[in-house]
Parts: sequence; structure tokens; C-alpha cells
Amino acid sequence: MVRSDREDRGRAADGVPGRPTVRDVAREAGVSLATVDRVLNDRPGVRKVTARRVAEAMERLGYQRDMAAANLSKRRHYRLVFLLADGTNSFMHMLRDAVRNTASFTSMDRIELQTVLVPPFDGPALAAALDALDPEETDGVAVVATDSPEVRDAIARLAARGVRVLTLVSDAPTSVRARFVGIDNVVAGRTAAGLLGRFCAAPGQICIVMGSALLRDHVERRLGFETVIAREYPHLRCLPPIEGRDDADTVEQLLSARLAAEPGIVGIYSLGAGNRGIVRALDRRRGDPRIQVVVHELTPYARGALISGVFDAVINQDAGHEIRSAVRILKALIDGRPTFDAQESISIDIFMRDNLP
Amino acid sequence: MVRSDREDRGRAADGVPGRPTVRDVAREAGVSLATVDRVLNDRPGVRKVTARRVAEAMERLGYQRDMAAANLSKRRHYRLVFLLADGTNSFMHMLRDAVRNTASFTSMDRIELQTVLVPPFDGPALAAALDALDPEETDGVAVVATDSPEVRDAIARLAARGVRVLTLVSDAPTSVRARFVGIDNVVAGRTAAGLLGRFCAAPGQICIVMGSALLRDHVERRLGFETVIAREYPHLRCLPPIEGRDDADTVEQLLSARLAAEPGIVGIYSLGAGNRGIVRALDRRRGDPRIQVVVHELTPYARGALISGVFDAVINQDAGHEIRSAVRILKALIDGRPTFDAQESISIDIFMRDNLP
DNA sequence: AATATTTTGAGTATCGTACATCAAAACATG
DNA sequence: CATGTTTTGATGTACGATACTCAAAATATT
Repeated sequence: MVRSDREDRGRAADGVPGRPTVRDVAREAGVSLATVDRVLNDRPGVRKVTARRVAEAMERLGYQRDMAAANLSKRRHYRLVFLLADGTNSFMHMLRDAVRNTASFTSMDRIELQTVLVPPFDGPALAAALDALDPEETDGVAVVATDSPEVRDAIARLAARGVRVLTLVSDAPTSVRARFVGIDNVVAGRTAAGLLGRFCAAPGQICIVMGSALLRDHVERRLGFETVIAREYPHLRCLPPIEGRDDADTVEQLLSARLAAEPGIVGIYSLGAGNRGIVRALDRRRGDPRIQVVVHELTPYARGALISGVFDAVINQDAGHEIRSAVRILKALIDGRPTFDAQESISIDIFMRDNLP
Repeated sequence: MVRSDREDRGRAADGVPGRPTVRDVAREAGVSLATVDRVLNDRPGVRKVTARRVAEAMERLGYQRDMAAANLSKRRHYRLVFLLADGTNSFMHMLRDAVRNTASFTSMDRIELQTVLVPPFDGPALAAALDALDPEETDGVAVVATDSPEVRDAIARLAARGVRVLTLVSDAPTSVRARFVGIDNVVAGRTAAGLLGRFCAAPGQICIVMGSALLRDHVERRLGFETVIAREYPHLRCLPPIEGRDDADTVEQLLSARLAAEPGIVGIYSLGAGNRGIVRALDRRRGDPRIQVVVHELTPYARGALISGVFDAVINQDAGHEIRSAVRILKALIDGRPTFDAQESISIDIFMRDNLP
């Protein structure tokens, strides 16, 4: 009753079962190694007929280039740059830590990671940082994008000069970035609404706290959230969002004012950073009926607030996954390889007190 | 205002900035390449003083062996075997698919994956399958363990013959498996309780459906679940669990009987497989007050039930992550390398209608 | 001191690919 | 047909390690 399957594409070449090599391809195509090599690395001096013969031979044999050997030979180094936002944003700090952590493991694979910090919410500064990168010394870039025209153009310039660019966490969909690595923020907003809608049994108002309408991820989260609340939870109503610029003090001030002005608030959805401000604003109005709180990003602080019961749920994206995924995708883009998409989708994690990692 | 950090350990060796190689180590230690190689692959014929000199030289230079080059030279293949349960269990099918998918990508790294299916809930059969593996042709094994003495012993025998063994999804903690890859099932049970406790506002009984008390993961989930319900949701009471053997028909039959016998049931926690049986049993009693349902594993079927509103939440572990993690860990164990633990912890995913991937 | 044994050095081939050079062959052009 | 140009072949070296052989040197044993 024990069945067994081999999952490798074990092909017999000569006597040894190993994978086909360039030599096998050369023999199969009836050309020399040099020609196969020329085709493989598209170097000039091969007629298209010959090139096709080689390609067909590779097809027939199921030839797969051994990237480890190729890189060994090339002494190739992948030089990747991460452009992250500077400032007090805890999630950005987690991304920075993740880059540092990942770097120590990817150095074995000839992948070098570099972090560049730019001021937050500042399109021109980000564009300048992108332009400052030397395309001769950079193979790939992952950027937490501000969705502004300057940034789109700077990405286009980099891409035109042969650098692979992808956006991270916050997208700039109209740019020529090869890919976006991050969660679907509309879905994240919907998820928050699904939680908050169930948690708030009594009718009332929901206060949304966002960082900036310049950040695509914030805009998308708000959209998803408001849509689901309006459609599925008619007993709740969303107030116009507070823009706290991801800064705890600003958030505290604005939210305190709002809470004082609107006594009917039963839930808060904070979709950016500055969670300390939320806790401090809530602390001030002890005794009032319990407000349900859903926030984003499982920072150490948010974790504590979950445990103490101030926050009810946290929507999270795993910074480590995102960095590693960005590295894998950039490497694949640079190698001209396909990506393993199933592995690269970043999931929207829900954390409550009970399933904290 | 733009700061920049290099995260690679860029060391200058000669004129080129590359990493130190065996030649550098040999020079630094004042020995020949052959001796360095002997130390590196602990082959006999090196005095311990010399070995120490070499080790110190490697330390000083920060030498890191280039595994890609080493494997190229060794023509090493990592032969890994996955022992999964046969049968109708959808999650096992997802694991099988994940192995197949992963295999096509790991073959580039000289990693060959093989799947062996064994009858479910059958310790002796699993032990026999483990014993049937040829240690000469197997470098690593990942096994969905039945927590029984036969299996523990079989794992010990394999490990003693030099095969790296880890448990997958369901652990056998007292065995000598090098590691467990999977979620913390006690925490998963607690999470389910946190959800069901909030979803069930009215007092009543909770019906637990499990597969078998032989499976460690099921036992642990039950434990976590019952603990939290008893402690935090006193308006709910857990009935003695139903053992459905992960079989839809059995589950349907037993659950229907239970629902008929106990009219006060307000929630169901299904912690094993056989979700079709749950849906069918619930279909029979249309019109009665809505029962909240939390189940495990986001199979295509569970997905449909979430969308149609029969299930309220699904606790999931990502089969793809688990397989890839198992592969990475086994490879690291075989290479004698440290593992990147942050990457390898499998998270407990909560899915509701709103955040389906 | 003579011999046996262990430890070390030097050299070479190999893995699968990249890349450069030079000569030979094929093709095109006037 | 001679000439020029493009395409192809043959060959060698390199990448960073493994793994072997054979001889020399350093120890250990009697």
C-alpha cells in the first residue's frame, strides 16, 4: 500500500543519470560548444538558423542551465539596493532589520544588499535618491514607492538604463516597475472591515486614521475598508479620515480632538503608522464604553497593545517575507528566469491576542 | 538626508574585493591546499594542532565555504523523501501538490524530491515505510508523523544511519527528529477559540470534531481550544469531541446524530479533515438558528464554504511554505549549516471571507 | 640509529559554465 | 574567381571547491 513518485526530472544522458550539459546540447545540435555558448549568452556571430537548431536541441533534451556553475564562472555578484523610508515608522525599521538579516544569508549566494534611507512622504527626495543610484553598480532596486510623477519618471530612467526595479509595500502602478511585492491593500482594508464589523455589535461611528493620501497603500486600504463597512455593516458609519502623517504625536492630537467631538465612535481603524498616538489618545478617555481597535503592522508596540487588550486585531504583512521575496524576484529578473509566483504572494496576516507569534 | 549602508561583509583579499577562498586560508595558515581541504571535509591524516591552525586562519579571514562551488565539484545531489498520508484528506493532497511544485524549482539546486504515500492513522505502516527507505540513497526525510512508539523507533533507526529526519505538520516530540516543521497546534486551537468565542454571542454548546486522538496535532489543537473556551468564554461549553477519522461520511453521520441529540449547539470547531461532512450535516438542519463554524485548512472546498457563508473562519497553514521550509532545513542539516530560523517559522493564518487569497 | 607510521605538500583532473583567441570554413559581393 | 565578411570550430584558462595520487617530511616505535 505504499506508493512512491519521483519528482525530479531525472534524465539519463550517457551512463550517468545527471542533467544534460552544454556538451550534450552541442552534440545533439551538431555544433561546437563555442556555438552553444554564443547562443546561450546571446553573443554575436550566430546565424538564426543555427541558433534555432541549438534552441531546439535544448528543448529536446530539456536542458536547464546550471546557474550555480554559471555564476561561479562569471564571478557574478548581484548588487541590490533597497530604498526605504527614514523616520520613526516602526514598520520601516522592521524592513531595515529584515534587510540586514537577509543580507547575512544571501551573501553566500553572491547577493549584496544595500539600504538607502530617504525622507518619508517626499516624492522629489525619493526621485533624487533613485537618480543618484549608479546603474553601473546596481543590478536591482526595490523601492517603497511614493505614488508621484517624479518617482514614476525616476523609475523609468533607471529601468531604461538596465536596472531591474520593483516596488515594495506601497506600489506605483502606473510606473514601469517590473513588479510589486506586498499585500493587496484593498483586500487588507476589506479584512479590517470584516473584523471590525463583527467586533462592533452596537451601532455607531468608525474613525479611520491614515498617514497620507500620497501613499497608495493607505488610499487602497481606506477604499477597501469603507466599501465593506458601507455594504455589509449598515449599523456602522465611517467618519472622514484623520491624516496623522504616520507620526504618533500628530495622531494623538488629532484623534483626541475627534474623540471629544464625536461621542458616538465605537471603532477605530488605523491603517498607517503612529500606533503609540492611538493608545495615548484612548488612554485619556478611560471609563467610556470600550472602543474596538484594528491597526496595521505587528510592531513590538502593537504586540503589547494586543496583549493588554487595547488593540483587538492587527493586520500584518511579514517584513521578512517581503524582503526575501523581493530578493528572489530581483535575482530571477536579473537572470532572466521565471519566478515561482506561488511562493511570492505575500499573505495578509491577522493577529489577535491568541495567535501572536 | 540620504543615508546608505552596505550590508555585505565585503572583505578585501588581494587586489580584488572577493571573499577569501581556500587558497587564502592555506596561505594564512601556512599549509597546503590539500591540508585545508582535509580539514574542511574532515578527512583523516591531519594532526589536531594543524587542524587548529587552519581553523584559526579561517576564523581570522572570515572564510565561508562556497557551497555552490563545493556542490558543483562534488556533484552532490540532495535526495529528500516526503512521507505523506494517502487517502482523501484534501490537505494531504495540497502537500503533495506543493512537493511536486517545489520539485520543479529545486531541481536547479541539485535537490531531488520524492513522495511516499502511506495509509493514514497507521503507526505500524508508517514505521514500515520509514524502514523501507534505503539510507544509502536518502539524505533527508520529512514525515507527517503518527505519534506512536513504532514510528519513534523507526525514526531513531533512520537517524542512526545518517539520514536527517524532521517531522512535518504533525510532530512526534519524543522522537529524535532534528526538527518539527509546522504550526504550533496548541496556539492554533487557542486562536480558533478566540474567534469562535467572539463570534458566538449567545450562550450554548460547542461541538469539536477531530480526526483521531493518535494525531498529535489534533490533540494539541483540542487542548488549546478547550483551555481558552473554559477560561475566557464561560458562556460556552465544549461537548466531548467527535472522532471522524478525517472522513467526510463518518463526520456527517456522527455530527448529524450529535446535532439531533444536542439542540443547544451554537458553534462547531472542526480541527481535522472531512469538511464536506460538516457542510452536509449542517445542510440537513436548515432553519435552525445559525451555527458558527471554524475549521482548519483552506482547501478549495473550505474556500467555497467560506464564500457561501457556511464557514465563518478557516485556520490555515500554508502547505507550500511548509514544504519549502522543510527542504531548506533538510538541506542546511545535510550541509551542516545553521538554519535561518526567522524564515522557517510557519505562521497560523486566519482566513475569513474578506481576505481569501 | 634504523625502520615504520603518520602527516603534509605538490600536482592534477573534475564539475558546468563563461569568455577570449585564432584559425578554418561558409557565405556574400563585386 | 578573387576577395572580403560573417559564421563556426578548436582550444585553453578561469571560477572555487573536491578528491585523488605520489613523494617528501615529520613523527613514533623498536
